[in-house]
Amino acid sequence: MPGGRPRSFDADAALDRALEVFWRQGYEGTSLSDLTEAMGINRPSLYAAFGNKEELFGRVLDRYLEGPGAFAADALEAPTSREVVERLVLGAVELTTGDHTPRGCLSVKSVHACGPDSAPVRQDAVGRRKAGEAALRRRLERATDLPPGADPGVMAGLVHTITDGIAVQAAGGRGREELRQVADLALRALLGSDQR
Amino acid sequence: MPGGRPRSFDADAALDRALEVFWRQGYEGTSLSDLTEAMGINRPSLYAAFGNKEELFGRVLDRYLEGPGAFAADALEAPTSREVVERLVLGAVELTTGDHTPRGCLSVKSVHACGPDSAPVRQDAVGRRKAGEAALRRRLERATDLPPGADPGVMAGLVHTITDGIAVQAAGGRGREELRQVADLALRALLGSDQR
DNA sequence: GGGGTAATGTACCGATAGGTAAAAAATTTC
DNA sequence: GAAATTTTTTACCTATCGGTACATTACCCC
Repeated sequence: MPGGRPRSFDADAALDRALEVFWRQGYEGTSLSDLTEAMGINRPSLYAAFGNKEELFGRVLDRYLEGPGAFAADALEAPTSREVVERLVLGAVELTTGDHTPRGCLSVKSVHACGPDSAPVRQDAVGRRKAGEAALRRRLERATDLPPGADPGVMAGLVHTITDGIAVQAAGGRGREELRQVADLALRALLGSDQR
Repeated sequence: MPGGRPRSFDADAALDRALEVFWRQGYEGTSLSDLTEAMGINRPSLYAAFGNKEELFGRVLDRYLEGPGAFAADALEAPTSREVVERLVLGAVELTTGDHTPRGCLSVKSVHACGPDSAPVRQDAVGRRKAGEAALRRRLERATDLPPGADPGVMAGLVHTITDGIAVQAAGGRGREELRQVADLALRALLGSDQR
């Protein structure tokens, strides 16, 4: 029934190219020409396949969270809350200082796309961040290995504050090894230095 | 000798208006029309007084660091390293969640202006951040009240990671009171809960 | 091998970006 | 008051922004 000319590109591969550009240059710093060039398609193809720039960014953010950023959701399944926090913090270092990916975190960058035209994109990013933090809070509420009297909500807030800070530091040029030392110190301070 | 028509606006007041706009919308998200409207001057006056957008931003960043951001340099003069860290972290909360100023930190936002045209501005911001962190590291190296075996460089990196994270959280909408609780928890973890 | 259909390539749209030329206006010095 | 000087005003520049109209091409079905 459908017929029609088949598309000449792989949509997922094109999304990956778009992800690379948005991750490196941010939403506001990326033009449609940057995108079409990187994706290897022309403008009408982009619009037909992905909607406009804003919708494309939403698709890209999905892909980011399901791909490079998936460690954050996965970490919540660790058996102990200690391990959850460790995986989040150390994972943030690896994510934001990759050799083959841009420095920093796409989600953190998106929060800082604060021009008038970027409001929907920023709101979207903020919403997803809040959902992620709520999930961490619920995970910590369920934990039995927290220090007595610890507030899971505040604890979740601090963990996300630290991972956000790691992203900023990476975007600001701090290298992976240095950032690992910082992360280790943060974990020792947060969780104590004992083995379990 | 000089003569000439006197300028009809106060340059410092105009810089403050420009600061407000850049702080709220970021470098990339702010247009010259946004600036001239907020500053109450027209375009050629802006260029004559401040150079181009990039130079204006440099002047604004100076003013930010000497004004709202001055607490960070001042904190280094506290008598104990414990107090230095406290003033940095708590000061970051106040700075980024002010009722009459935009949410977040202009310096952290500038690191995330990562489009091709923003490279000089980003580099400038990164340079100033590194200088600030080097100053903190030197202050901690000189301290006598650090735990034995603590690495001042890594410690300085962690403190800046936390203040950066606070800025991201504020930009992402977390309120002042919540962020104070997060900061308090961070300080207890970093410095212990004892009184001195 | 023709229809129907959907993607492609080209060429364009109005709006806005950052930046400036040139004349008019306001001041000082003489 | 006239010359010199500096700012303001108005009008404009080119380049690029995000987005689209339209004709062409390549496929499926019959």
